[in-house]
Amino acid sequence: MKPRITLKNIAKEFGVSISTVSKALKDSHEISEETRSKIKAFADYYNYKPNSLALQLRNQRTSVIGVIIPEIVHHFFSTVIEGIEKYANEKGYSVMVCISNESFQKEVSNIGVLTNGSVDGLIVSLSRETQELQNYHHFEALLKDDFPLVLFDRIIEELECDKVIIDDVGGAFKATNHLIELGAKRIALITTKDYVSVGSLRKEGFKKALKSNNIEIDDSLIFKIDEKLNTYEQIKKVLFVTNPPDAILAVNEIYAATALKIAKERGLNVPKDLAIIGFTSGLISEFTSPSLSSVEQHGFLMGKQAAELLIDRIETEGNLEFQKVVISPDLKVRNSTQIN
Amino acid sequence: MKPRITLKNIAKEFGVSISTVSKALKDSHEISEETRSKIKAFADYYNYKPNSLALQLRNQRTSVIGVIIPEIVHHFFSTVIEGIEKYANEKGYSVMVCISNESFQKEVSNIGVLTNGSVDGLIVSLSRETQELQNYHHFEALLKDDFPLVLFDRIIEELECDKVIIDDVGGAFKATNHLIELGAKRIALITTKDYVSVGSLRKEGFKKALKSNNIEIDDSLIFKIDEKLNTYEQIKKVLFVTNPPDAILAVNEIYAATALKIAKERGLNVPKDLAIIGFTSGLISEFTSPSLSSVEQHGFLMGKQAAELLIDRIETEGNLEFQKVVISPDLKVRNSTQIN
DNA sequence: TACAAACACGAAAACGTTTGCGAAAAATCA
DNA sequence: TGATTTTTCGCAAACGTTTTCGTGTTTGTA
Repeated sequence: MKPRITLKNIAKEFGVSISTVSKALKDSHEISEETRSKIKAFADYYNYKPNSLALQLRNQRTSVIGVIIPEIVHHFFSTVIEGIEKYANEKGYSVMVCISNESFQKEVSNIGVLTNGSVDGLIVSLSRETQELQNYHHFEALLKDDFPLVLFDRIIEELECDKVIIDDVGGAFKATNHLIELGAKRIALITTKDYVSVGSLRKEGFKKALKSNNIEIDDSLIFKIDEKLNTYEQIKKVLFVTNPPDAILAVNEIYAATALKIAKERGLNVPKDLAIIGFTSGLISEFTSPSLSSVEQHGFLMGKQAAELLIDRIETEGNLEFQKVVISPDLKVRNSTQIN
Repeated sequence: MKPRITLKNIAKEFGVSISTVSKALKDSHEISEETRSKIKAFADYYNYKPNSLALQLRNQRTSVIGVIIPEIVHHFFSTVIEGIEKYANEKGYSVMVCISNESFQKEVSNIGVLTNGSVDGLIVSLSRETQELQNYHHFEALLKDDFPLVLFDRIIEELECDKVIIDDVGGAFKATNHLIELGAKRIALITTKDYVSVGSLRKEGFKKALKSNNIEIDDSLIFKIDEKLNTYEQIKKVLFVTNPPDAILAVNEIYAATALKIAKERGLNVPKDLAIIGFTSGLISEFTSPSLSSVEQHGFLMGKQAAELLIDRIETEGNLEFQKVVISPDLKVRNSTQIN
């Protein structure tokens, strides 16, 4: 790569000092009109652009925000990134993305890389392993130095920082109520292991809805999928039983779509024999048949909010109170819960 | 945010010079064992990490690679990023992601931001608008300065730089042949406007397969979807005609899934009345019923290859020849083209 | 003519790091 | 003891930029 042109180069060219060039390019009145135009023409011709590293070092700010997510090939997370990127860009920031790949180690090392001065702040959603281990030292160290940090979706409740989450309890509550209104009596829940925060919150909303409708909670209808094992086989057990459920709430799109697939293989009519509703994060729900009803998660908004919180914190000196933004999910009713 | 600890701080603490501290932390033999351990203990305690901006400025390299993609909420592109990120990380690089949002202007400004010294090289897939306008000045300017650049998927054939693409012609050829082997006589192609390079390449493969099977090409069976209009309505015209096709090749997953949906609405039996095959980029194909056969695109591999080419170029001094890596797609036969 | 004001520019510090080289102090040798 | 080597450390430059302050020259005014 050819070396980029610098102020020094230009200065030498005209036999003036570096400061003169710098001022000329900024249209300072200190520099004569003549010198100014000469220098600007030259700089323009050689396409001079100030080296951003030098600027960042001098200004002690990078205008970059770091994002660490568990996966990127994931409709929800990529939508969040889109929201972050859009808002950040409008505010003059760039986005640096790292992927923890659900690994604690990778998350720690990502944080290490990003907080060496290359970003002004961090937006993070926890890796599954971190949630499992409940080891949050790397975040605590950050907060000790008042490093700007926003957690989203998979958060740490106890940590004192900005957070943005979905009202998972409310979403599951709405969805479950919807199933009950349809006449469901035996509703199965397909969820994750308890350490996944969103999973346990949605379970909470599910139970809450049952209680408020005076339906007894049957623990044998709650299935916790182990992501390390085969999803399909585990979900099969939900339906291939003697007394199968008449409705299913699944905590994500894949579980819902898989349940639908298995139901059809079993010859069940959805939604007549079995109503299904999931939490959407992708496009699958629209294209299955019947299309799947779901709780919409507003990932874009979530990203935007996270970026907004972070940039506010970066740009505000003095101490801001920590905020927790809660986004209300909406029910998108499609054919898997619609009888007509 | 609390100011981070620097060499200067440590130096002052012990009344030594900055260079002594720097050398001590690097275990230089120039510094006495005693001073070394004192300084290292102190630095360790205060969690000293060298400011990466300063290092980047001094070393004239950032170990960051920039990526510009048209969208991120897109299974294929996010998969490519995953591939890039993984390989880059192994090589000690971080990834900065910008989204052009299919806009020429945004692409240009993204390049402007990233090439101010914040990245060592760039991996780009063109925005739709750029392809439409065929304005490549921003890339030409980069190459004039030998700036490391890798184009992938949506590339500029004439540009002298590294490229990695899928064998789109071959993929469409395979898929079309597959349909013909199934007995299809009237195969419709649902593709994009011609300026989208992958669309026209896949069209080429489609035609090639027809020719090699002595099937006449019927232009009325080639449908070019305008992304700015309603996709569903446009695809409807493929099937709601007097003499409908008996097979469809769609150049992406959404088109294929939409065609399947419409076919079922029309009461057609897929695959008996109508066979459908698409190009996969997501999970939809697996969950439709019948599941959709498709051409698999190997996005992860593509990303890895792109990162490999770029990093080779960054790290090799002297001139390397430009490479064009072509990835062969595979046919994944599912139920939409399987009669049994 | 003398003095002030306006103008045009340069020097230097600062951001945080690395590193070659010089130099003082300590240790070794004759 | 005097000379030489080794140990231990500091100086300064370099990366590229911005900005404050200083300085020399020119112009204007009394």
